[in-house]
Amino acid sequence: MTRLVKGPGDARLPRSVDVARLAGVSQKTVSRVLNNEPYVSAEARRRVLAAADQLGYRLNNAARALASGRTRSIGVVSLGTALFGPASLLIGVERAVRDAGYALRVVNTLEGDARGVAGAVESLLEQGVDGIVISEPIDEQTGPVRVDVPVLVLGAPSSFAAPRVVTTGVSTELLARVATEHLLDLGHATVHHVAGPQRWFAARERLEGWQAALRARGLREPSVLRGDWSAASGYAAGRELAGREPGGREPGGREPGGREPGGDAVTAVFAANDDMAIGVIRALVEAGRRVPEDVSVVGFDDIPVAAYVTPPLTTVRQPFDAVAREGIKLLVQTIEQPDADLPAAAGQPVELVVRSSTAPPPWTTPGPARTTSG
Amino acid sequence: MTRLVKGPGDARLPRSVDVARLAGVSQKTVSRVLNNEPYVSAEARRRVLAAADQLGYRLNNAARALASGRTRSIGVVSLGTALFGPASLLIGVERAVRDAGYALRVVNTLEGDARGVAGAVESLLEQGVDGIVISEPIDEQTGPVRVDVPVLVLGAPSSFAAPRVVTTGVSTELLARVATEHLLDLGHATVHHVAGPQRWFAARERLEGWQAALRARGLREPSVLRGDWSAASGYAAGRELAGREPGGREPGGREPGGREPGGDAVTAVFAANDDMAIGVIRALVEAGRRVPEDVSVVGFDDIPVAAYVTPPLTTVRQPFDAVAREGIKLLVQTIEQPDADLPAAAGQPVELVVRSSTAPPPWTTPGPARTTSG
DNA sequence: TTGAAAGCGCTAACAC
DNA sequence: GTGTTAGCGCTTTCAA
Repeated sequence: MTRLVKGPGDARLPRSVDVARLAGVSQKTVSRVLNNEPYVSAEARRRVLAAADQLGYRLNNAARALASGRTRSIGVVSLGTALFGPASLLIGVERAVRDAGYALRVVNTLEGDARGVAGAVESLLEQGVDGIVISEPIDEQTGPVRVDVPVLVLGAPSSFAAPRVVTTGVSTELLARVATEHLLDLGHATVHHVAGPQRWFAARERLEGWQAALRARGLREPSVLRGDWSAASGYAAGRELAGREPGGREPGGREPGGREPGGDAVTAVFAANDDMAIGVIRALVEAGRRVPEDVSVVGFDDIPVAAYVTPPLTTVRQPFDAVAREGIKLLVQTIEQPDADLPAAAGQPVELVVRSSTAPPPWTTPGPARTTSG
Repeated sequence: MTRLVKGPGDARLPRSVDVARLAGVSQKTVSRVLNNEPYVSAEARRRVLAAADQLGYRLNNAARALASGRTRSIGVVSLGTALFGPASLLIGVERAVRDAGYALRVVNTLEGDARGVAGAVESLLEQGVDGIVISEPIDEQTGPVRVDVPVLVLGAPSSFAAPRVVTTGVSTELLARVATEHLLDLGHATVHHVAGPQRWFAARERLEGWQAALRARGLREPSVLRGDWSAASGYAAGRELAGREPGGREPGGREPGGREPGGDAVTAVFAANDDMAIGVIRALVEAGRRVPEDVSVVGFDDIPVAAYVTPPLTTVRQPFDAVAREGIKLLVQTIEQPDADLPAAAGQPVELVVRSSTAPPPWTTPGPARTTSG
């Protein structure tokens, strides 16, 4: 266990002058050493470091920020949710920020929060940050916010209007298209979509990717089912999908086994995240549909349990860490070289993880279930 | 979408003197208004607020911190993991900190991080915080850290040695005992445990709770299986448990159906988190064991998909939000009233969520699966 | 290579 | 109720 020991009672914490005195140099030299500035003799540097160590000196960041006008911290506006995606992104951001030599301030905006993102940004600005990260932006109407620092928006359209704004993120639209195409390639006549809340860009992009994949093959779009990322909402959607099935509780359903391509049978579902996919599967199974023999289901995110649920989930993995790292790199560059052109974001790799929740539709000869498990 | 607009070009940001000038009062009066101090006339207050608004004035936090010696921020040392527990706790902490009028600084310690918690605490202290939260402490050996601010340790033994340290958290030991007792009450002869990494207090406490429940009934402890919180490690443990089974691949296994209380049959498993429980179930099912008919499994955490996996998982829910709120309340109290005695932590409610992954053991007459789903 | 002096924008202590 | 005066502990500028 980390041992925490109390400081020297009420005695004031040492300041840089104290270090200077002990080292026999000026206060300015201490400052130079601590900031790794040039023009300090090796001897002076050594003495300063020794003195600082002996005194247990810690630089006062407030004073430094006041004098320099830079806080060396970056603020992140995050959604207050333990959802795998946002949580993973936040971890990536923290690490990237720290590696860049900055500290991290966090403000969550809970959904439905009155002041929302605008309020969060205001509060970060007041706390003092050199740059702001907006993670997983969502729609909301608020007044304009005056921002005087660079802003990084992770996973937003580049249309995000603001001064000195950079964006990164994978094209989740591409990812969604890959997921949908995987199902079409297996021979499914069409693919149903269980969407996330449309206030989220992430949800809209996935919807668009699904639409694009269908259109590219000249297929009509089945009506979209709306979820809220939760397994419960996926379950509700799954019940509705099961109702549309032959063999389901819908009156006038055809006989099981009599399905054909082009019919109304639901044989393939793309859910906008894994939690909803798991809910969908649960509902289908309860309705007597087998996954993947009767219905294939693809999720999104590759949550830690995805490979171990029944059946192991075919899903799409996002490179959260790479996205965060790339984004912070751009942001820091924009902070430290305000005059340079806004750097362009590089593309991030995409990964479809095929497990056992997808298979050819029931009217084709079933092959063995493919597994690329993790 | 939140609209971000650029500030007034290169013009210096307004300071409180500018507000004072515009409002026709002294700078100190501006300070009083902004800090909600008494002894300001309603008229002066109104004028100051109007002027501040007109100028788009934002308080400079660095200057305030330097002058007052207080930063109004709290730092949290968190594990860099998207695991449901730590992530949920962090969200609770952020919200509680903000509600208390403080800002949040976050530093993650990734497992295996050389500088670990000690380094994280150092860096927070340097950034400037009025208090520190250590979330989900883990063991590690590092030198002592000098800390001059109150510390809150969430989910640690109160033996955590430090000056002005407060702790809260549910007794997860109690929760683990409840989970184990649930299985014993169903008639299982004993309960096996898939433990988390023993560097984590959370994992050790759950282990101890399990042990306590068994001892209280005079039962011997089956050997513990060690996991790392991941579903993959749960899966490995599940395979091993399946191997211990009659009907498993262990040579000399008795006939299925010939099991009796007191035999070596594995009929009940308590996993230290839900991810591992899901992995265990997957392994058992693959080995031909039915859950819950042959083997009951209890998880821990109640992750969002727990109610929707197959079978819906019986698990234990921790009140993360209440724990965080309670802890921050104590911490803030300790910060703001340094002389008062350390306040005591109140207990938090405990909840066993019974779903369908648990049932009486196979040698009893099976009743219908109970469900208290969520 | 080093140091002295002058703030950074606010709060604290005290007068009025 | 309100204003005045000193700093808080650094970085910046400029001189040595």
